[in-house]
Amino acid sequence: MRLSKLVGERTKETPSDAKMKNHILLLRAGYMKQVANGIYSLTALGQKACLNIENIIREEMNLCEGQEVKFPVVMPKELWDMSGRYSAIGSEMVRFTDRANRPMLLGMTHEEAAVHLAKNWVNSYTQLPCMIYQIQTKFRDEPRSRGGLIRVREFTMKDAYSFHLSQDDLEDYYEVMFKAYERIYKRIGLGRNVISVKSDNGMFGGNMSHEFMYLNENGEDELVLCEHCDYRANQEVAECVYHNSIQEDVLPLEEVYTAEAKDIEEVSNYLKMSPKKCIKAVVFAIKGEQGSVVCFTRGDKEINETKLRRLCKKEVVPYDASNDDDFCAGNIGPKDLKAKNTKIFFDLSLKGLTNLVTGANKNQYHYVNFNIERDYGAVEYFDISKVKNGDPCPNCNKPLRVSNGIEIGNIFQLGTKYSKSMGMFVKTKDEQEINPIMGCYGIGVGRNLACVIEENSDENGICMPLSVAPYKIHIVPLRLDDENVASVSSKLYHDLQSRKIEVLIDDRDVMPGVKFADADLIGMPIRVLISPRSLQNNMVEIKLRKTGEIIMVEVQNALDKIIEIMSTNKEI
RNA sequence: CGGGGUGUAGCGCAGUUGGUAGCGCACGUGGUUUGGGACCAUGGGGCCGGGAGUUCGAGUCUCUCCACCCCGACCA
Repeated sequence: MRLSKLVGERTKETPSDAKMKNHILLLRAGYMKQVANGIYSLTALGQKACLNIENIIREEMNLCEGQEVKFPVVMPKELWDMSGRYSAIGSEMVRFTDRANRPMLLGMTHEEAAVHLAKNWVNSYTQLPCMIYQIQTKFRDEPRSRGGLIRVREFTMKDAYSFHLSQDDLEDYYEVMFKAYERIYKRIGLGRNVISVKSDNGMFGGNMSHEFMYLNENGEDELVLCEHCDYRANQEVAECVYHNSIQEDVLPLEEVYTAEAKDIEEVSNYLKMSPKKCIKAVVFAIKGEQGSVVCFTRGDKEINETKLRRLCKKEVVPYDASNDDDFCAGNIGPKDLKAKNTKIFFDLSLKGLTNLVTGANKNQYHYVNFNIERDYGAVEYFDISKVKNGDPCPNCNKPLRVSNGIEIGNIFQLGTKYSKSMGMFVKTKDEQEINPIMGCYGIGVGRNLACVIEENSDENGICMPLSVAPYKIHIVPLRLDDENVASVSSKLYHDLQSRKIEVLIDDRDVMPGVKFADADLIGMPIRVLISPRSLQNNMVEIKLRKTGEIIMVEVQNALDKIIEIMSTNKEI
C-alpha cells in the first residue's frame, strides 16, 4: 500500500475528546473515525489489524474443533421469546418492527440463534460434543460507551457455543477453551498482563464462569487478586472473610446526641470512634416493586450490589432515602426502624462485633454500645459487601489487592437454560432424551485491539506486534528524487508484495521528520529506511519499532534479512 | 436516567461592551529545501450544532431542542 493513497489522516494534535491511550492513538494514527456515540468506522489500518486478530482467534477455535458459522444480525422476537429473554432484557437491546409490523431485534448475543441452528440437526449422543462459533457484528445499546474501542455499542465479537452430554464433558471442554484463550492473548501481544478471574453469570444463567482481564488502571472492572496464592475473582463475586474475635465487655446501650453528623465519616469524627466500630446503613429499592431493602454493614465497607441482587433474587437499585419519611436518612439503624415493607440484611462484617455505633432512627441521635444480638435480636449474616484492599484472602488469609481490569473475553458454563427452554433434545446411548448442557465463550475483537495498543505503545505512537500489525513492513525512502533510492525502494516494495508480505511504502514528497513521525505513530513493527546516504555504502537500514534496534544490511540481502527477522524474532 | 462540560474550516483553538469571522496545523499552486514534524509567496475552504426570540443589527444576549465528551447509575 502506498501511504499517499491510504485513507485516514494522521494528526499531531491529541483529539480533545479522547482520554485513554488506545483511543488517542487509534484516532491520531488514523485507524478509525467516530460516526456516532459508541459507533466507529475503521480505516484500512484498523480493519486489517482487526482481521489479523480475528484470524488468530479463528485458528485457535478451529483447533478446538469449532465450526465457524454465521448467525443473523436481525432476529425475530419469537426466537427470543422462547428463552424468555425478549422481555427479560432491557433497553440495551434494540427492538424494531419490519415493514409487515413484525417485531424484530438486533442481535446482542446469539445463544438463541445457536440453539435454533443446532436443535434439529444435533439429536444423538454420537454428535456430541460439538461447538459452533461466529465472528460477527453485535449491537448493544449501552447507556454509556467510553474509552475508544473499550466500550462501544456496535462491535465485532467472536462468540462460540458448545453442546455436551454431561457436566463432566462440558468441564473438560471448558478447560480446552480456557487454554485456547490463553494462547490467543499471548499471540496478539497481551500475554503478561492478562489474568483470568471467577465472575458473575449475570443474564446468561448457569454455573461456573471466568472472565479474562487485561490489567489496566482505566479498566471498568474491579478485580480482587491475591499475590500469595492463585485466588482471583471479579469484585462482583469475591468472597469476604472476617476474623472478628475481639473480646471486650459489653457495655450498656446509650442514645447520644450527634447533631448534624450523617454519614460514617461525620459520625465517626463526631464520636471519635473508628468507622470499623460503626454500622453503615444503605437503602436500596426493588425495581418495579414497592418496598425497599436496607443493608447494614461495617462503616468502612461498601455494599456489593451484585451479591445483594443474587441474595434477594431481585433487581435492586440504590435508593435515595433522604426524601422518604419512612427513613430518617443519616440516622438509620436496625433498632426501631419504622419503615414498612422493608427487608433487612446484615453483612458478615458485623458478625461478632460489640459496642457499635448505629443510627437511632431519630434525627440528630445515634446509639453507642449497640450490640446486635442483645439490642436487636438474633440475625443471620450474609456476605453482601465489597472486598477492600488488604482484606484477607479466602484461601490463604494473606492480604488481597483490588485492581482494575478490562474484560477481554469470557467463558461460561451455561447449563441447560437454553437447550431446555428452546426444546433441544439428544438421545443418549441408553435411549434417554436429555437437554444438552451448553457452554458459551466470547471475545470482543475491537476491545482486544484497544488493549493491544494500551499494552504496546510509547510516547511516539503505537508499537504494533507483528501478529496484529496491518502492514508488517514500512518502507521509508528519503529523497525519492534520487533515482537509486527510487529504484531500490520500488524493487523491495514489489518483492515483498510478491511474497504476500503486507507492506506499506511512504511515497510522499515530505520532510524526513514527517515520515519518521508518521511511521512511529502508526507503528508498523519493521521499518526499512532507504536513503542516498546509506546507499552510498550499498546498505539499507532496518529498524525495529518496539526495541529501536537498528540493523544495517546490504541492499541485495535486505529481502532475506526481513524474512529472517519476521520468522525468528518473536519479540518485535 | 442524574451531575458537569463542549459545540466556530478536515484537526486543534481564539473571537473584547452585540456591528455579517480569525490563528496554527492540514489542503491546492509556484519556488527554495531534504536523516526527526522546514521556509517564502500565493490560493481555496464557514448556514459560527438546529430552531425560535430580543435587537436597526446576534458567533456573542434569552428560551428551546440536538449532538458529543467526562463522572455516576446501568452493563450479556
